[in-house]
Amino acid sequence: MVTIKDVARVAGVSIATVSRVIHDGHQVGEACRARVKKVIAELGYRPNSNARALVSKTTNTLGVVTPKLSMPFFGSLASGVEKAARESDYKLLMSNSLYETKSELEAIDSLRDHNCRAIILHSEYSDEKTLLKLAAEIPGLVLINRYIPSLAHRCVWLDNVAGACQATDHLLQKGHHQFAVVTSIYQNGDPEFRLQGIRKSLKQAGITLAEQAVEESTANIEGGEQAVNALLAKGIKFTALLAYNDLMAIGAIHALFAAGLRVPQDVSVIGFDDLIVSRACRPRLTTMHYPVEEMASYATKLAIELSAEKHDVQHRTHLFIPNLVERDSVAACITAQK
Amino acid sequence: MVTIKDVARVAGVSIATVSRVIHDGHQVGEACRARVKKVIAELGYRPNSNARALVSKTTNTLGVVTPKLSMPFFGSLASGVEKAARESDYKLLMSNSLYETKSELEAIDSLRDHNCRAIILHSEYSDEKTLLKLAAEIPGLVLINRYIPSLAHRCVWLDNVAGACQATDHLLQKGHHQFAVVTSIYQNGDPEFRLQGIRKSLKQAGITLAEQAVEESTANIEGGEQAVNALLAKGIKFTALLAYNDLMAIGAIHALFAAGLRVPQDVSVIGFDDLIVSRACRPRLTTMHYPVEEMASYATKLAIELSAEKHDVQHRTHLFIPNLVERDSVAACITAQK
DNA sequence: CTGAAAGCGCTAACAT
DNA sequence: ATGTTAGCGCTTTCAG
Repeated sequence: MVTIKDVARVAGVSIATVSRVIHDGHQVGEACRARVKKVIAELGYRPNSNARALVSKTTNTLGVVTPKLSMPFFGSLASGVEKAARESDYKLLMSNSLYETKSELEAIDSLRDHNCRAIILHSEYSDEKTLLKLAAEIPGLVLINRYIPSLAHRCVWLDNVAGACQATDHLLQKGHHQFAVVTSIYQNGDPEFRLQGIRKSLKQAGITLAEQAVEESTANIEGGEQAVNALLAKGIKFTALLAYNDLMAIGAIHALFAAGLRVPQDVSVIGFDDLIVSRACRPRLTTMHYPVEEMASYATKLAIELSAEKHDVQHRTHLFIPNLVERDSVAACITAQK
Repeated sequence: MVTIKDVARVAGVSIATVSRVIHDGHQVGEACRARVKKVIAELGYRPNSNARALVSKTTNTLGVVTPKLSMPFFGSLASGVEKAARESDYKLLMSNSLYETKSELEAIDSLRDHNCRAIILHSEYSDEKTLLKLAAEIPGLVLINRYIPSLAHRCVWLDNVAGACQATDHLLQKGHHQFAVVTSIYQNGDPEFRLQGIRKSLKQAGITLAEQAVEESTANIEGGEQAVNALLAKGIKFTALLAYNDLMAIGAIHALFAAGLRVPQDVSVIGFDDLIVSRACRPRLTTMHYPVEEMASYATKLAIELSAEKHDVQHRTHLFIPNLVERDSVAACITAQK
């Protein structure tokens, strides 16, 4: 391993000078700088980032904590972070939180051990109090996909209510008036917000969503199937189905077809997220596009800024709005009104 | 930030003693160890990993380089690595190589700057020579999804030929004899290997695959659609279609249905990878399961072992075999023979 | 413009 | 069993 000393020795200067030219210091003579640069190139010298971190008490490393990278949603999140990090020349330290408070906290702690400059956290399980404490200790902490009022300026989140409203309105516009919902149980509150949005839009249209017409299950394909089967078993009639996310929507479509119902002819289905799967199913899924990657990049830049503490605390939050992607799972309602 | 000195001071011992109890050193008195442990807990002391890395010249950090985390395949890979890393108490430094030699190399270099103990590399674009050089310099480097003979013991790879044979044999068993293939262009050679496997199995069955019946496109949904449309336009007749991967298979199914052909009644389709999308499409995709996550975990453990250099170089490689997952996109051939 | 020197927090001899 | 000490590679005053 070639160190700064080696460079200094070969170039015939002190390590301080080498350090200066590395940092693009303008207090070095032309000739000297050129020589040092040459030696650096020849020797293939690369500064040891641990040594750097030790003395400067900060790193060019960003931490990311998400529940599980194997899920496409989180993969996209990670990718968005990576993109922004790369642009700012930061490295990424990643941890899965595995959907547990304990590992979520552990992950954060280990990130701190490494002196990460900033942390992008997709927290599902930590409570507000814990998060508040963390935020107080880590200037560069940004929450993605969660809104905590007192941490507003450090939250990058999606307006789930608005998204659900849009989805519902779209169905309403298509003439539907018999709705059903397959929702999920998720710590961060997203399902409730989406349900709120649905109810809100429906109410404006003078429709009340029966409790019976809302079925809860796990947020995956199987959950979607299960929920629809339950709906069907209860004899609920509906021409429009709102799913918590794409995976559940796809499961729903499977179950619907299995029951002899066609999508979208007999029932229209709308998802949420716009993952790649939504283009894989048939009919291709109409869904709300969740700009995760974009949000993640944004969150990353924000985290970097915050960590520099240049800014006064801004009294603004960072709210994204999903948008409707029309594909083939929604059709106009032609069923005779009952 | 609480340092080892703080702990030492409060506990009334020297930093060496603290260091010893941290490292579970057995050369510390019972009472003393208890006291130090107590102080550590009270102060919430956590060793600075940069300082540690600096002096010990190694870290508990693993590097991972994959093309793009937003692709589910690589997300799964990352997840597999994370799982194994977590079990061995390692942290993960990640970089996307973005499908470029340059960024692939940059990613590796930056990982080395951080003194990563080992590196898991999914290399697509670097040539053998580069990889050989890298391997010589980094004891803990493991290649995943690529086989280089002289680096055999550090390659964790999949037998693509065997996988393609299995897929083809399955179709053969189902009575098919009119085959078509949608393949892709990919640097790492996988498409060619799979094509080899297909030809091999077909040959054993006395069938020759016409050049015309092999269509090449990009390895995604659109590519699959495109390829099938090209096949159809050329008037190729087939009852069985082998796709390079799940995404292409799904695109193929879309195109087939669009052309009025039913899957699996009119044509059977088989994919490769077994990503989540294969359970999202209708009919659900019969495909070859690629145990990425398992392979990634294995590769990680191997990398950790190799980095310790405890072992003599083992003259064995690490070859995984994909297995068939039967779902609904393949049916027995009932079309009258032409 | 350049060098000397003091540490950053920690580990690992080497003492005691 | 415990303490003292010398660095790891680098940044950063402070001198010159």
